[in-house]
Amino acid sequence: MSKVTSRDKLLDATFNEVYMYGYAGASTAKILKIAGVPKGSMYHHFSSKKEMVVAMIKERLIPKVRESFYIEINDTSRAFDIIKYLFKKISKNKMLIKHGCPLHKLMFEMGSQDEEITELCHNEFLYLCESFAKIIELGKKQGTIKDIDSLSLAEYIITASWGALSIAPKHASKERFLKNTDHIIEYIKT
Amino acid sequence: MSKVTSRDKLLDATFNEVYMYGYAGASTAKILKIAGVPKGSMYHHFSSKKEMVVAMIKERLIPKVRESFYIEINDTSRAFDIIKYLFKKISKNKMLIKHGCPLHKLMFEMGSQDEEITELCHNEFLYLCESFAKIIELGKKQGTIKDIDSLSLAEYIITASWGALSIAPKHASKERFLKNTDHIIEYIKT
DNA sequence: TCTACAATAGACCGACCAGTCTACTTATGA
DNA sequence: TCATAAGTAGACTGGTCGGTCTATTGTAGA
Repeated sequence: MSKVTSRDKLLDATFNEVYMYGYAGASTAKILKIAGVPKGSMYHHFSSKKEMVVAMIKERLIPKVRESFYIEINDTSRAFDIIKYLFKKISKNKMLIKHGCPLHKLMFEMGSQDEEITELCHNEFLYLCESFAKIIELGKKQGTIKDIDSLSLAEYIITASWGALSIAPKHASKERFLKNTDHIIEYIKT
Repeated sequence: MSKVTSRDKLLDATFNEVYMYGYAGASTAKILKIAGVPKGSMYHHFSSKKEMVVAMIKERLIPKVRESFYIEINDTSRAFDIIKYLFKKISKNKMLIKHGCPLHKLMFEMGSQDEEITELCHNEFLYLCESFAKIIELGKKQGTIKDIDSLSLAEYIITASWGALSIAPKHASKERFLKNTDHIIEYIKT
């Protein structure tokens, strides 16, 4: 029954604008127009554009990224299959294929500029690495994944995947992405 | 004896500004100030900000990227060592380590926005892949590199390297980059 | 019902944006 | 030497930027 508040509409619009046009390219006026919310409301809920983006990262971007890049595991899971399935799942997400990982894109843009946003993104990147390392750890026990340092391998898999997702939208495709990630799969298996 | 023209100064300043702040974040006023050139000169040489950036890509960005990612080969070259040397060379370039590959950064930002700039960047990416594929081809003949489709492997190596270079400047380091690329090296060798 | 605060609404602000315009200075070649 | 063009110089324009301000409306608790 929870109704969609102005705050929600603002965060959704902010996510889309920042994802498509970057932090610098996202205009508050356009976000306001798309959200259908007046300026007064925005500055009632957030003190500045940056604060709104920070809230957007925490409440939209990070949950979306976890939804795409993270899978719950249990004792009966087969680690190697989880990773293959993850790439398959990502390849089916047209936005990811066309425009890349929103976390990667924002961290890359803001790295040279804003410390707070950079830290927020980088921390999530580390969390992603750690959760990936757990899957690898499991795979090592199961004997399906090479015996290499899990965290190092996790970081490699994520950054390599990010790279594979940063092909220009016009030339990006599910097939091209999977062709790239096949190399990762091939590398990690025993 | 060739003296530094206003055009040269503008292209240099444009490269730095776009590299650091992105296309949207780069302001002509700041570029003008850094280059020490008045506005009239800029619009005498270029018809718009975009035209200036296009010229910058052709005359600065692409040459710089080739300087970093490309190595001339001859019959006596050892392909595997070339690739290892290339990563070593990249790792010593502090700007690349801290702020990533300028080609990758610009293509990633502009992909969702400007077709002309995206095409320009993507074509250079393809050229980079092809020249890398030649090294791999050589390595395959020499028996030091795995027998996999050269172009596919080249694209993988470049995108994976790009990913490894997109860590936030504050946390990026030579060592971290080399740790990531070691996985690539390990994968491609026979 | 009254009070207080949360939220909406949008006019308005100075700063900055890319781009235009006219005037001036320098170099070139006839 | 003089005409023409190349290049320099910066004031100025309309529009957009993020952010402020005041006024109004909705709502929850006493």
